Amino acid sequence: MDRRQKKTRNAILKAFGELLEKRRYERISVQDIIEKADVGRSTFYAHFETKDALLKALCSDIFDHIFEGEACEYPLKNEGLEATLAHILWHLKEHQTNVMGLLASESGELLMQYVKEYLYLLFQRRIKEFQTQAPEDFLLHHLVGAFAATVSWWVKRDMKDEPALVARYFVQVIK
Amino acid sequence: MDRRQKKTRNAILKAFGELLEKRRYERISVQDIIEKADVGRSTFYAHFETKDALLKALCSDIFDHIFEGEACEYPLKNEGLEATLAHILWHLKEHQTNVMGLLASESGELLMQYVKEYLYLLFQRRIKEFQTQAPEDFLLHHLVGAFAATVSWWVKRDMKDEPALVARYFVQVIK
DNA sequence: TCGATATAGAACACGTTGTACGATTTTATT
DNA sequence: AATAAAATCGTACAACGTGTTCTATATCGA
Repeated sequence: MDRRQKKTRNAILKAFGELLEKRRYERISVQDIIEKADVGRSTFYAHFETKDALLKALCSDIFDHIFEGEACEYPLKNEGLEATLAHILWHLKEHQTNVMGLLASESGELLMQYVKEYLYLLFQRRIKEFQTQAPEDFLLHHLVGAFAATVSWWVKRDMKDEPALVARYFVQVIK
Repeated sequence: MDRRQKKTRNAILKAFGELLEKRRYERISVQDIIEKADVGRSTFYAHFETKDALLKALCSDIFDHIFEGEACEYPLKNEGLEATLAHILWHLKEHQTNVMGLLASESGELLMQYVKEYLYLLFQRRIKEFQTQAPEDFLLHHLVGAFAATVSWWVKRDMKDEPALVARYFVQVIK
């Protein structure tokens, strides 16, 4: 890929991320983005069809990386749930600069929707570990909603609790 | 209150509700609303300062009524959690025409945020009933997130399950 | 009936989105 | 170094959305 393309793309994503930490998504204009990224208007639209597409790209950039280990690699497949969740929290904390500001901001709920999509995949692969009389379908939604709430709670506390401890809280409550 | 005011206010809320079932909030313009409500532009702004204020008013109109019984009245105060939650689900189903379309639509997540605000109040008053080693604060967020997920799941299934059964599923999983 | 008030409707200023296009700069290749 | 291809710039533009202001008209409550 052309050097210029990478540079432009990164400049846009970086500017957008920084703006998202301060304002919520709906209140950020393309004008704001291109000014901060120092990029021409037509250049922006050459890279991203719409503002929504840009948001999607940003989320993929961040969360694909964070969740790929848990969702794909074999070595972790046999790990316990608590350890897996702790891992995810640890990854989130590792990218604190990118993630915490975003999830704690007014745009947080919007980004959390993307996080949930990954959580569905994650819990779906482990759903068999739970025994309950409720339908599997119900359980899956329950777990995703509850863990998303856990992440929100943790982020609101500036991620100051240890990932392992937070994961333990979660497992304790659902058992 | 003036007859005209009531009529206009109701026409706007009704039109807005119907539009929300078909499009998501961001894609509904004031123009769309006043055309459907058959109301002048300046009249709209005489009633609602902004589109966001209209959304808030709609949510209050619907959810205040649904949650008031659980949140305020004394007789229910001593009821069990499962029964209380079943009551809420039953109320939601009673207003199916208003609620289900909205929560199932693309705007669902937005409205669910308002629902969560009520859920925080509700669970806060009952938080003592739970025993766990996790912090109370954590537990509260967990319960709200999980029950919101329960409602979403139920709405997606067209509320076809009995409220009492859904409430039991929830209580079973969190115990 | 009559004064007060709600509404209709149009015009307006302003910001945002997404497109179009020619001029300019940078890149990869020879 | 020369060249063709491609990315970028920047401006202009049309279409749309928001919220305000104003006047004339219709409706209300007393």
